Amino acid sequence: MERKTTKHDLRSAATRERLIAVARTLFAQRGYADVGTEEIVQTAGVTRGALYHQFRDKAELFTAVVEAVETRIVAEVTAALAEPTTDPVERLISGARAFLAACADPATERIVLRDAPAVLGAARWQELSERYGLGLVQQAVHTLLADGTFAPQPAAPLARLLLGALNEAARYVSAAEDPRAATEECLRIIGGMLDGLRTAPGADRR
Amino acid sequence: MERKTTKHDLRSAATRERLIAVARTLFAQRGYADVGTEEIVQTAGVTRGALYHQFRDKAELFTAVVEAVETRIVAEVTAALAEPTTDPVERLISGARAFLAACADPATERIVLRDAPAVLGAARWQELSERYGLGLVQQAVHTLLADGTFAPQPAAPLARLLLGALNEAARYVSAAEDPRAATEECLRIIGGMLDGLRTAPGADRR
DNA sequence: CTTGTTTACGTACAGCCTGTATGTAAAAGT
DNA sequence: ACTTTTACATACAGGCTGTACGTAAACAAG
Repeated sequence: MERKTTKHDLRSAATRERLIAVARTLFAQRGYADVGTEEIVQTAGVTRGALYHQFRDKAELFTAVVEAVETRIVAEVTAALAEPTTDPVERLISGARAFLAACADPATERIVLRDAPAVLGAARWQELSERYGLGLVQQAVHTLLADGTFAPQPAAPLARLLLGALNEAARYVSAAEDPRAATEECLRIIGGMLDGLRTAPGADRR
Repeated sequence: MERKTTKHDLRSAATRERLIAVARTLFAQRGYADVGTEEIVQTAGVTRGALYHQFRDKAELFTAVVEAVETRIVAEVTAALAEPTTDPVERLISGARAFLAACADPATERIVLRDAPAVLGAARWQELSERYGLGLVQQAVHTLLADGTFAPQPAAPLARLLLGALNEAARYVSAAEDPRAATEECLRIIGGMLDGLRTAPGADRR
């Protein structure tokens, strides 16, 4: 049975969003461990009671923050993937470019790439990764394997290794003095890596 | 002027090593955040006073643990690199195989790949990485660029992206139900990626 | 060998931070 | 109008880290 949105729900959602937004900026600046719940709720204009009513514990608030950031990233990447390109590999690369652009925000790097694995634990992190970034890569890899662009090989590890390279590229770019140039460097390298995975026309395969 | 090793030094080094060893197993089992200093010192048979005499804080003990694990990994990889191979790329791959074997120990994965980035922070982690794993990859990449096996391209990001893929491979292998098969899958993929980075004889380059 | 000093470690304490239990006012149901 | 539920505030307890201080053994000096 459908429940109509009541004033409680609106108020609740509002504070929830504010907590997530505040936590996002604070966690991005100083990391999960160095930001206490008291500072979060004070900045958000509520008390710890509100936080522990909305979220089971600090880690669950962090999880919500990670999901928000990941959602934003996936949105930007899918937007970049929307514009049609000729080469399917070129498509993947423009997706990678959008990913690196989204990670230019150091918040992304710190929250998603540094703290998330440690805070969420391997299982939850793996699960989240599959629902967002890894999911996109898996999809792309799957199409490239299906249309014969890539030589037949297991899709799961391929997607993970590509994502690993992409994540490291994000770290590299976010710390680079010239992010634009660093982005292009990384994309060229990734392009080369992808070339090696294509169905070899004349190249030697072991 | 040289100072001779005294009984103090021996005793000090002994407790230091025991603390590192105990912390290594405990951090590997339950992670940095979930292991208190009290449990560490009790298992090691000392008190917290000894810990805080040997290390400035808990993070510095953790740093020592990470260095120990990294040292071990580098030793195994360099051992694998010692046996001569024909193809220089083949050499890199056998190094990667040794790396994945060393990371089969879940302790490695949890300490070095999950907790270390969050606990040490980006700067110290980057620095440690360069002194150990990343250093090896950089060296390998440098030789492959120098002897013309790889097409000319910036070495620093290339090494980092390769290490990123290798680290992700380590996670994949350490979580796989059949680590041996997973290792070979990953090595095949990495081999393909490396092929794409070679000086293209007939392959198309953008 | 005795004495002063340093080293390595044990003990006790204080602060912080998380999570929980309880209270309260407004909104929702009846 | 009355009860119940929701959303949040307040107060409290436990744990954990880091530090200040105490102590006994080892080294150095005479």
